[in-house]
Amino acid sequence: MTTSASKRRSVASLPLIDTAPGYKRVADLIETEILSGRLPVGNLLPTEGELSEQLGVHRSTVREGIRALENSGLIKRVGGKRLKIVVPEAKSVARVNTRALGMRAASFRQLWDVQMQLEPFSARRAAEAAENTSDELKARLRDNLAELEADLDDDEAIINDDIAFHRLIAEMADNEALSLAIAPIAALLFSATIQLYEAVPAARHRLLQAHRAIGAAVLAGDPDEAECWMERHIRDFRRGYEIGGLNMNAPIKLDTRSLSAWQ
Amino acid sequence: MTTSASKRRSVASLPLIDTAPGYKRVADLIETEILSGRLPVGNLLPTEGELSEQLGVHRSTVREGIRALENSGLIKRVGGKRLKIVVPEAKSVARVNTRALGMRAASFRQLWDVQMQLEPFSARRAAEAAENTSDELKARLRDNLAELEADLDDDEAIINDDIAFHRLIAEMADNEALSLAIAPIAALLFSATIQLYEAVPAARHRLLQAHRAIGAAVLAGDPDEAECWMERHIRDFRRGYEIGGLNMNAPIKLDTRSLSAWQ
DNA sequence: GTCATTATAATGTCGGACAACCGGATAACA
DNA sequence: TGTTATCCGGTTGTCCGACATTATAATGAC
Repeated sequence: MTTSASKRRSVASLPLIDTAPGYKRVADLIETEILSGRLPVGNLLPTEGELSEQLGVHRSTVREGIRALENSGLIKRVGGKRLKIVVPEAKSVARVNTRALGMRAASFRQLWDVQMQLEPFSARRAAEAAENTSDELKARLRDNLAELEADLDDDEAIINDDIAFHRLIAEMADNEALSLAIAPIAALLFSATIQLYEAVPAARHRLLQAHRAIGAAVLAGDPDEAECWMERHIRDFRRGYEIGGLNMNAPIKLDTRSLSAWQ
Repeated sequence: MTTSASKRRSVASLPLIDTAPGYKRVADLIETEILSGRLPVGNLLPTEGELSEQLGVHRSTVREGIRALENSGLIKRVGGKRLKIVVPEAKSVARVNTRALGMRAASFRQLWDVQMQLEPFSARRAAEAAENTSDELKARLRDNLAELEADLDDDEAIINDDIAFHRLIAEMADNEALSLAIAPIAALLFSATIQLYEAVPAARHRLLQAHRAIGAAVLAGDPDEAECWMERHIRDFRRGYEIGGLNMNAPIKLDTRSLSAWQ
């Protein structure tokens, strides 16, 4: 009764009462608390019971609010139970982006256009940052190249390696914004090219060769070489698509597998 | 009882029973149905009651699953009640991206780097596509320029106009992937520059001038001019930031207002 | 045919209940 | 003493059922 009264009271100043449903306000509130730092990253989110009590709403409502936040990446399950406040990873956001792009039925040309703007730059920056790149990251790059070679007969594996490779380069470029922009495009583009490797088997070896060259240039800290090879690589990718007789302007259909790339 | 039995049965082949909570499986299932087209875009989502009955779970569980999907942009409220299946708008995704980027504390330099790769290209494509641009979009661009002029004394309004301008250009470029990549970066960058206009008042007029030039070039269908002006504009933006004495490498703090840009 | 009114259906919220499960404390054992 | 087994409280996941609110559809009045 009290809540209902305070909810609908209309004052002289008419302060734009929030008509949003409770679960949404719960979500917004939690989000605000996190962004403002009052709920610091690394901490556990209060339990549903606590939130329910503090906010004066039923636990179900709290739960719905939490669910609404959950796939925004701000919150992560730790140990199967309690929720922890975390900084969103590019991965957790990439899924949403990929889905959005996929459903908007972007064409190969559109995606490729953007990729062409970002990937060579990404490679350049990665090479520039090579000195400060962690050994662990470098090792992952080498591993990726080795895996690609091993997977050269498995079309699906090739694509996963391909996506991972470009994501790694972006990661080495040490630019979150870049990673975020690149990830969904790469996922969509490459997952749409399973047919490519059937149509143009030689593409596999060109892919390996290009990745090796890019990887070498990046690890050697040679920005010009890295950028140049990446640009060639992206152009080559498009040429393969054309040679394969695939329509550049047809919308790329979203493969569910490209979503599962980031679980 | 039946559900519990089928849930926990362990067969000889041990087929990796899904241990995910019910609401998550509900969310995934609905998502899959939508992406596969079995729940076509434009339709209404089945009611909670129907879903609850069909899936054999309680309505609360269904609701939690829906909430988890809601802010992925696949689902939208129509008329305050029923949920409609829609193609995600860039706007609905941009919010998630902005938040993620903001919390990752990307620096001005990082964001600017990416912006520099995308905005000039965006302007070029917008100019190239000018012939086919809808009159409504062109009108919005003109309106935006007029508003900017009118708002020249209101810092906060300037920023909103600025963000809207760049979003409009991206929209005219007719490339969803581009819009998606640009939106969060622009939102973060510009919202972080309220101080800029106080420190460098002249920046306001340079902004207006640049936007006018870009807008004119785009509307006139002159790609080179549009790209050139945009590049100058972005460079100028950075110079202003430096002149204002702001630290390019400091992380940009996420202003809650930059989220409210797309409610 | 348009508008007002009523019914119907759907959502939003609530109270309460209970099973499953993780983590820590405690007890038993080597 | 160190390790393992057991127990227990706290938390989440799910369910039941209920009801107020409100949008949509149906009905009737004009």
